[in-house]
Amino acid sequence: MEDRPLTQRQQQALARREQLLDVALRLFSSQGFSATPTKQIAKEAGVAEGLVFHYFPSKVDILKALAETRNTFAGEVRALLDGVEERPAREVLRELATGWVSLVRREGAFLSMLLAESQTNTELEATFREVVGGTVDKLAGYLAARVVAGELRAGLEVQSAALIFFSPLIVFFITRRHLSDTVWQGEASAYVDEVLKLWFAGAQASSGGEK
Amino acid sequence: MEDRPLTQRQQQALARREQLLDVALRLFSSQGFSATPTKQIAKEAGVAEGLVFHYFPSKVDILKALAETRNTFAGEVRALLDGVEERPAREVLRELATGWVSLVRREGAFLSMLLAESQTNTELEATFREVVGGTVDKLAGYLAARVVAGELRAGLEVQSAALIFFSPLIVFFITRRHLSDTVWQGEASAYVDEVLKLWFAGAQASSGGEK
DNA sequence: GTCTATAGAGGGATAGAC
DNA sequence: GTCTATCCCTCTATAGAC
Repeated sequence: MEDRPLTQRQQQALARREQLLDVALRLFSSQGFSATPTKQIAKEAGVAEGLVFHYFPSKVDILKALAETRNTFAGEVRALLDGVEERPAREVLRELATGWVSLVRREGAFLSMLLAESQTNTELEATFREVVGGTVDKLAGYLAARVVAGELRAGLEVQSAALIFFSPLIVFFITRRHLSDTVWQGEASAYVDEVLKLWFAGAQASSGGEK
Repeated sequence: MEDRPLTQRQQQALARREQLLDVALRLFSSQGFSATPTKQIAKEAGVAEGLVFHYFPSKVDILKALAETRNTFAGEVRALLDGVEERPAREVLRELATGWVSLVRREGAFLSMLLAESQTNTELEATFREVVGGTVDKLAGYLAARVVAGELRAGLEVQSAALIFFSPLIVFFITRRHLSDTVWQGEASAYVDEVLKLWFAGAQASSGGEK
């Protein structure tokens, strides 16, 4: 991985790739994955269809790239959880929950599309699963650190605990996506409080909640 | 709403309506909603296509009717929770979880289709929300009874607790739907154990988990 | 001169129209 | 059932950056 300055052509290629991702993100989000032909992506980007396949092996790979890089779902969670092992879970999980709630508010269309398409497309189902799984793994790692720190109770199954923490947020997103911004904010805030309260009741140390 | 006996024609109409719902349920589940033309529904029911639209204003309304009446998701949960207020939550919630897990295994195709379709169809989104909401309400009612009985801790927010109990099951269904029956059984069983354990740690009485 | 970003024609499969 | 249109993708050719 050398880091020498990029040539003009390499910069152009990188920019083109990003541009295609931009266009695809917009089109996929608004009209769905399978309803968006690669030809349209090319046309709106002002290039030939063949070029799309120069940058991406197949159409699903465009979506995979989006899910991995643009989809801030995984990315932002990772960012939020990097280097916070020392901070208390009470704080971090609240930030995570509110951050995630506002994130899906912004990028809901993409997530919704991925959710819908993953019901009928096997490959996308795997992608969706990986996005969720990766996020949960990351959270589980953080929880393990907090167990060691003594904030969360020893013996906590961090993998399950992480999934149980995230699931209500996902379901909230699915069932409240239609709400107006104002109502969404209010409901989300109250809901996040409840989730945190109940989750910590079961997970925190010195609660005696075991068995 | 009078209750006078139905005329023969009214009975016939009711039976026809039910028959169309039967056929539609089977076809929607096996090949998807949008992939099923109304013509096929009519054909397999042995009637003309126009008759379908005599009983249902639009194709979507067929699905709405199915989600409200045939959908065993809401129905079976209701059946499981009726008249069990006296039984301990430890037992009932386990039955509920395992029952639900095997239910979505059987009827996953229909639920999955409804989930996917509700992402793009506003009307179905509302339907889906009502199904989930109604189920959660029912569970919340049972939890409230167990709080009164002293099994669950006083002050438990039953509505949130119900949603937090169900969400991991829904997410499990979404992310594990692809598994083979054998693997599904194993994973589901272990997962249900974990969900119950963590949920009860936060919800049961005498755990001191409050604050 | 070599490499590569790009254009564009066309093939094989398939979904939808008729 | 047939036919058409479309879709994903492959392949070749070229112009211009290196």
